Amino acid sequence: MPEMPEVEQVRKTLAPHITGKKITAVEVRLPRLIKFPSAEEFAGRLTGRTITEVGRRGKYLVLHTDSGSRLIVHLRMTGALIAQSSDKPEPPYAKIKFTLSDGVIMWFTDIRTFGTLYLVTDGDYYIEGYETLGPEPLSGDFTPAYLQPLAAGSRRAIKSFILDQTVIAGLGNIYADECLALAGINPMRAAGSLSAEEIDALCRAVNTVIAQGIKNRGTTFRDYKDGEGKSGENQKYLLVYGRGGKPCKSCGRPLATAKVGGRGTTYCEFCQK
DNA sequence: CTTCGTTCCTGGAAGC
DNA sequence: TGCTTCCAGGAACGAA
Repeated sequence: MPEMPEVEQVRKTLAPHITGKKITAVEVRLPRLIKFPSAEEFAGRLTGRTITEVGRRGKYLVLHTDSGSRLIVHLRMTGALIAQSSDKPEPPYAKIKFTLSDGVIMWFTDIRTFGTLYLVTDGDYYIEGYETLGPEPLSGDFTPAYLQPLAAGSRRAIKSFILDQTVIAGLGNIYADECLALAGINPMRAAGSLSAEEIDALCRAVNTVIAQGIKNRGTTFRDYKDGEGKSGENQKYLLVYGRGGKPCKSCGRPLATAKVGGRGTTYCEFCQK
């Protein structure tokens, strides 16, 4: 599942293949993926535009064009953007084809078709989830001083709290479990029950876990691939995610599984208090 | 206001 | 073996 480190890896691997290239054709095969404007307008407005910059915010990719418009893409669970030569066979589950000026094709592929794409020009559309994103991990805005007062009043489970994109931009189910494991905090604890020391440890854990995910080029558990169709390596270093029943890497006792906020959760009952 | 459950979708695994 | 059922999960949405 693409979370912040995976989306960052897609950004890095996509950018050299598409930056400075002109979009010469757009073929939308599943119009409902385009949330704004209509699929026809989306294709029409993008055709002839040059991609000037490939950015990211939270789990959103932001492709800037020379007209000032921005193509904003959320991969959700199984979406992927892959740049490859036009003489290569098209990838499976191809839903949108962006033909670029130099014989490169950028494919949007998606198995479960939850992905969303927007073309925003001069703020003509308000993407709720994008506009309300909280601070980025590893940024100067993400600090214990920011997190503490937000958590203070909250009775939500700390895992649900850190999964909330308006609190922190970019954490998903895998990294949320990893952060809480590293910080030694039980995922079911109420956010407001964390001490200042625990908030501090959690902030550090989020930064450590995300930095490690980026360094390892993302976590490939099922479907995630980067902008060149390659897998990541971070799955080899996970502390808890996907390891239910296996020994805790800290105390050796079997890891527990539970549902927290409707999400599958793995943690150590003994090391995470 | 906050918090929680449901929904979208497909493929793969588990169960009978 | 082959069918059915369940589960994976990001985030919008509606309900409590």
